[in-house]
Amino acid sequence: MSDYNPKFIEQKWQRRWTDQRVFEVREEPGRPKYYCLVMFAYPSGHAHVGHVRNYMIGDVIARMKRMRGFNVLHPFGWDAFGLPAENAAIKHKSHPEIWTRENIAHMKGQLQRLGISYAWDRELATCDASYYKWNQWLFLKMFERDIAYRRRSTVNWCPGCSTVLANEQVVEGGCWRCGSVVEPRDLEQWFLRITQYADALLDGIGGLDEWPDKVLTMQRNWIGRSEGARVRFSVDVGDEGAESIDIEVFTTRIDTICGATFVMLAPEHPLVDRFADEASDAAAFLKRVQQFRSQDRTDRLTGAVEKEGFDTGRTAINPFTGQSVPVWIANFVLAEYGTGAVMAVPAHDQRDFEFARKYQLPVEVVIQPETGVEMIPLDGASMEEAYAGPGRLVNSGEFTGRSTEGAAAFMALAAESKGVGRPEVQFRLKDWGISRQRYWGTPIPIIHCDTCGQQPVPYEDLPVELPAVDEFTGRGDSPLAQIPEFVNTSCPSCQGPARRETDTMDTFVDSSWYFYRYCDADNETQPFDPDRVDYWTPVDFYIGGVEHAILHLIYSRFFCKVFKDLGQISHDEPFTRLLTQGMVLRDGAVMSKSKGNVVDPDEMIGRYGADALRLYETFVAPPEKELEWTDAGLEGSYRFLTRVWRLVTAVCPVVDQVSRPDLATLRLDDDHRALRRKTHQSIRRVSADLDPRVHLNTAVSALMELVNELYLFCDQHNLAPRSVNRAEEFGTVVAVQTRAVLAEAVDTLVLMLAPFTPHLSEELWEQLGHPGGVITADWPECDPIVAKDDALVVPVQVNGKLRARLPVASDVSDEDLRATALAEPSVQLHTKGKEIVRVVVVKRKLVNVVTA
RNA sequence: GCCGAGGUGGCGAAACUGGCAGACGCACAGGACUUAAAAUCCUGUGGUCCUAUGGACCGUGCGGGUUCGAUCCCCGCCCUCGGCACCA
Repeated sequence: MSDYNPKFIEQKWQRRWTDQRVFEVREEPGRPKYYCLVMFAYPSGHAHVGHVRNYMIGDVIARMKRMRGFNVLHPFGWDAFGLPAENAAIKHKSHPEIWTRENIAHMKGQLQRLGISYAWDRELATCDASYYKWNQWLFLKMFERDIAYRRRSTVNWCPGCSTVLANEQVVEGGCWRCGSVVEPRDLEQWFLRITQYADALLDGIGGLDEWPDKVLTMQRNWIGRSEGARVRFSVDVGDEGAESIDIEVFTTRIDTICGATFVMLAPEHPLVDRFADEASDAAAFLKRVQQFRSQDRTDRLTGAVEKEGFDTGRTAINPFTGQSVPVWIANFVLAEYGTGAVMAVPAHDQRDFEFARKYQLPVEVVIQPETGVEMIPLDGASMEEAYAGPGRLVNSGEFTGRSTEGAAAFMALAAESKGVGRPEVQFRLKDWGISRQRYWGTPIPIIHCDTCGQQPVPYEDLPVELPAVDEFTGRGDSPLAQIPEFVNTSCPSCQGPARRETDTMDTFVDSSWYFYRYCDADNETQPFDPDRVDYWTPVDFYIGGVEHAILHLIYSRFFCKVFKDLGQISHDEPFTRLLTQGMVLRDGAVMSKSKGNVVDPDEMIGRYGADALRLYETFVAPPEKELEWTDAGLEGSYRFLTRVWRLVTAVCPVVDQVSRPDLATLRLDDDHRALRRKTHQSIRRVSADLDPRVHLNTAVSALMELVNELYLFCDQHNLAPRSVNRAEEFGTVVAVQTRAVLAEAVDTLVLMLAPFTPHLSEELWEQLGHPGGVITADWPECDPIVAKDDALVVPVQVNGKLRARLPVASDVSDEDLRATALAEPSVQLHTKGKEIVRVVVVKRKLVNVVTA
């Protein structure tokens, strides 16, 4: 018996799997498919044990499904574009591609040493022109359908680096690299019209019943659907006959409109400049507006600045009351939400209330609560906070007396028939700005021509490849804009001189459809063959970090709907089931290079082997929970594997190498039957824990119990491994029954361990004399008759407190159970002198004796 | 503030449909083996108490409730984590 040597067996089997290409798959119509997907990786350099937890969970599921007869697609690839590569290039005076390819090579090696069963033949990297070509193709399709469009918008500009920063790169208002204060700057930007799908994305959430609630809630909030009304307030223009001006407001509480005592505009509202021009002291007016506009953007968005405003001196007509109300400018009104203007109802909105009190504006109560402890009517002069709850309308003209229930919808329609407004739905979701003034991304395939305007690059000219660049300085505009050979081109329409678009796409574009590309990764004529994608998709199981709950998972759902509209796919949602795995912590903190608490998988593989690492990360906590890393825990998992190794290798000479005795024909003793029962109960438990529950940790527990049971069994039968030296001595004379049940148990153990510890299982499976790898073996079947307990232990309670445990036959009748329980001495002791009013008997499960 | 998830031994956790709380592992303690140690194997391990090979009581964040019976369901509160947050 040799020692467990993970290094040797892991290399042996990894080589064999690769040579035999066992994880490569093709469509097999008629065979059930299973698409198991883990979020692809950003090639940042080195994967740590936190990153790879995700991959291990996916691998357990993929391997288990494979053994259960599914045609399993389990691919991997690289989210290879993005800023860190460009920054590394600037720092090392190198090229982003060099850094990226090196990192991919290193990380791929790390994953391969973990023995993950990827179909590497489908590997893709988004920085491959063969991939991003299809980003461009899709962009053009979207451009044709007006889903992709260009408009001016405000971006973060770093004056120190003379470049645009992504929102994530602005740290507390400053540039993450040089610390300069970031300025807003207006630029022409490309957008994808995701808002066109806002309702579809929201409605689709209802069908995602195998996604975590947490993620669905986050998506709902992110989309932020809000039903209300758009209402027009006409501004007093003074002179009769002067052109009228309207302020449109969006409100969800049009039922309170009769209490609207003023109107507020965002400082960026288009009317503000005009009002300033027309003001008596235009300069002072404008100065105050500028003050608001220059307030820190994020502070304004998060409400960190104090609510302030000033009177424009203008008035507008409340279309429901006909009253003239002042128009104010307020710093907390957001230009980018709704219409950039709101009606203020101080009595029924807390923000408006505070604002009104601060500037002594009138507070007009139009809703009176109908329930509540104190039924004192609200009074605008004395109330101390706004009342936003339900009630009955007062001082609301023809609407007075209505309940707030349904009033908003009714009054929105009333506004429409009056011609002063209409019902409207607003979304928090914004169109997706995809322009990046960066090099290391997909070039946007558009040509700007002075005579023809924006022209799409013809499909046959795709891909627009990234041009070679000698040195990355990080200075100046978009790197592509500095390359005349790239920029200068001819117009595809008029052949005149024209300029290429120099923005590249947000990398979230790359990751929004990579899972379709896996299905047909080397297609050169289209993004993918719809038939091949139709076979594999939707993704059955998707595993990744919860940090992608919003962006990536909404963008992918959006792309899915676009692809469907393009006729490329047939399903509505890309991911049937989603699991968000917990992070791996060390010393209570998320692993990160900067904290210096990362654990390198290679180091752990070197010490304990990949199988121990895989087992540890799947056993120690449920997949969706955080995992606190401990070296001792990993060592425990390693110990378990050595225990399995000793057990199986010691039992090998005992169990028949060539054929297994037929259990059906053998008469078994009680202890043989007990081991079989444990074996089959373990099959039932592990199978259910893995699928559909994905409770990997309890599945491992069940396997540990089976091993413990096997050790006890071997001890009772004077067998290895406990009585090591006696193994050889008695090995050949072991009773056939013992050999048979042992063989079954050990085979089962090795099979069910295979998803977790594939190398160890392969090696032991081979040593047990089985031809063909464990990968191609079938998952064991539970025989319910064998698994059935033939004796039960039924707990007996008196008044809900456990007083006895009764060993009874498994087919015991309720009457017998009741009688046996009542006869039990401890039950009699606790019921002595009391009247028994009831005896609850739960069939085969429990007896509860209730006394008066 | 709103929404979501959670709170169980010294620690990670388990308990699937309201039915024996703490499976499995870590740590710790005792024992076997050994010249010794490591490794391995075995045993024990929620708390308090007692007349102690047995037994009593308490125990799943806190307080109530429903129920024969509650970690699980209901009401109120506390705490932790995550998300959203001046969205009109």
